[in-house]
Amino acid sequence: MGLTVKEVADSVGLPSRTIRYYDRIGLVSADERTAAGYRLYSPQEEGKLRFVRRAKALGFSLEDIRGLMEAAERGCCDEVVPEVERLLEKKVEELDTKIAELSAFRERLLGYAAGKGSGCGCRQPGAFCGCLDDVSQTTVTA
Amino acid sequence: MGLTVKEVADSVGLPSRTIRYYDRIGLVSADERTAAGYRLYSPQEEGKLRFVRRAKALGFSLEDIRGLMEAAERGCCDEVVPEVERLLEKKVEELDTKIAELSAFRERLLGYAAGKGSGCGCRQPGAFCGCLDDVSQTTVTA
DNA sequence: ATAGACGTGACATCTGGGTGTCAGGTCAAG
DNA sequence: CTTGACCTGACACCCAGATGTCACGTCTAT
Repeated sequence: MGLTVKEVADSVGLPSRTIRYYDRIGLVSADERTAAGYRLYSPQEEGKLRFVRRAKALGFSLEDIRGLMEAAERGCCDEVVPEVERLLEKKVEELDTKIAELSAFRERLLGYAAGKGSGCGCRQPGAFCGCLDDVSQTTVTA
Repeated sequence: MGLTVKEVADSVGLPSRTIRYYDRIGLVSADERTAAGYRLYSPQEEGKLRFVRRAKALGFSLEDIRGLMEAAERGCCDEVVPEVERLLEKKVEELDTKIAELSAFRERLLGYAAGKGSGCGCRQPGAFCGCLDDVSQTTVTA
């Protein structure tokens, strides 16, 4: 027993095609099959797929996710949680940095926009004038 | 006159290969060439390339960047700034959302980690136990 | 005049995360 | 017993954003 691809797909909210793809790449495999070769998914595998979907939505790569699931295979939550934590920490930092840079960029732009006629006011259509060159000096990591 | 590919590449910090690629896809083209067909870049084009590099580092796609530069072609800063602003606004929002979700996910994980033995404590290696299923319930946009 | 660094276009290949499309097998309902 | 929905694997193709590799042209120094 267990769910067919379509059933589990509908249940977790992924196309069956994608589920089969995850099986193929060894991310989440249905280890049971009917006599006819149809995949059968246990509730546990359904849980994994659900986890994959969520983690993917959070921006983790399938490789990240694979790592997390391997950690889970090794020893359940007590081992997995710190691992997940570490990855999340990294993601959060990345995003913090990026968001700070974007905000800085935006501030600069607002400065230019506010100082119309004073700051730039170059009036050189087609020139891709210095003001943007200048904005593009914003220091950026990565 | 103007800089050769290599010179402008070194100046803006992109591989010459990539500069030629940008030319090929019509993102930043050297509109001057030597008799031998060598690309020559004006300071203006250098500025564009620098802008591309920065914008790329901020996470904009080449298509976004193309749009921004087309706006610049149309009418300089007064027209471009609001356009850039709009795109940045969108990016910042996206990142804000994502960061909030990651933080929520993290909070949940910390909860599990803190409640060792109480919350989960399932001790089922290889089971990919319910605790992560549960964490994966976190509501996520996209 | 020849080596070596650089230039050119053209075409193929890569990564990640799938999707399109075949050709054929299975299964439940009418 | 046929129809239609589903299943299977295999292979090709898509996207962005490059990069690898060819084969050949050019330029500068010695």
